[in-house]
Amino acid sequence: MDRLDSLDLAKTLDCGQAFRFNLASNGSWSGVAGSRALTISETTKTQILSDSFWFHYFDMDFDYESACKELSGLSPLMQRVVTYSQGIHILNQDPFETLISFIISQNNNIKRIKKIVNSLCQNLTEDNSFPSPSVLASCDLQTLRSFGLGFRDKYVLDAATKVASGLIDLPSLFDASFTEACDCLKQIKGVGDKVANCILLFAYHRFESFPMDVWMKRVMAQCFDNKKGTDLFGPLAGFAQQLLFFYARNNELVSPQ
DNA sequence: CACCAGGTGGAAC
DNA sequence: GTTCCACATGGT
Repeated sequence: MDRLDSLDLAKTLDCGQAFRFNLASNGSWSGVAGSRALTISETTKTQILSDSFWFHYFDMDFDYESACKELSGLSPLMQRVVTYSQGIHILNQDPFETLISFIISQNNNIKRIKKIVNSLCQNLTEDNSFPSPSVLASCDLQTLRSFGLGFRDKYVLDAATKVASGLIDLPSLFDASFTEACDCLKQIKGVGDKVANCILLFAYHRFESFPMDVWMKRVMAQCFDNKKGTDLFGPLAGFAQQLLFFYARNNELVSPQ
């Protein structure tokens, strides 16, 4: 079975885990990951994914077919969710970019998150890549505020300063336990439980993560009797979360409040 | 005009 | 320990 079949670009790049990809009129997706620009479509993805960087970025190593099979067997609802969301892969994004992006995500909507992240990249780098920790750390609050960050300006500055100074060592978190990594990230102002879980899921591939935003709180309350994600879905919790998030946002699975 | 958005920090119980 | 609220900004 060809694992390329398990990847749906549109769902994966537009399900709210990455903020730098946009759909072109010809159906291809263009964006930047770290400092690498990419244009990819369903017809060119085979060739693109032969490159080891993009192969890893799109998480082609993971057995999504088995994961989907397992989750869809749990309940009729999960079967519908898997069918609807099938093709989503959890990306392996750059940790610093993911950290800053999800700090920006708090009390915000996806459209505006994308706008702000792109504003940072366009204004702070020459090649539209994601700003380095030191570049961001050297910005003053007024400059950051001008990019549309709002009250999150001080959080972004705190994150960039702690990473640039070495106080927070992002690569070392690949080897840390989940709770260790979580606690480390939460030293940063603006990083709470939800944002830490997003970073660990979308940059560190930690499937123990189960980010609880407003949508997931509705889903868990209305469909799963407020049980815990890890109890329901075990080692596939993070993946299940993303399938549910995508389904909930695009259907009338749950009602507000 | 209100209300919401992939929440969090900080103060007040 | 928990509960409450301000926080910038743009979209609906």
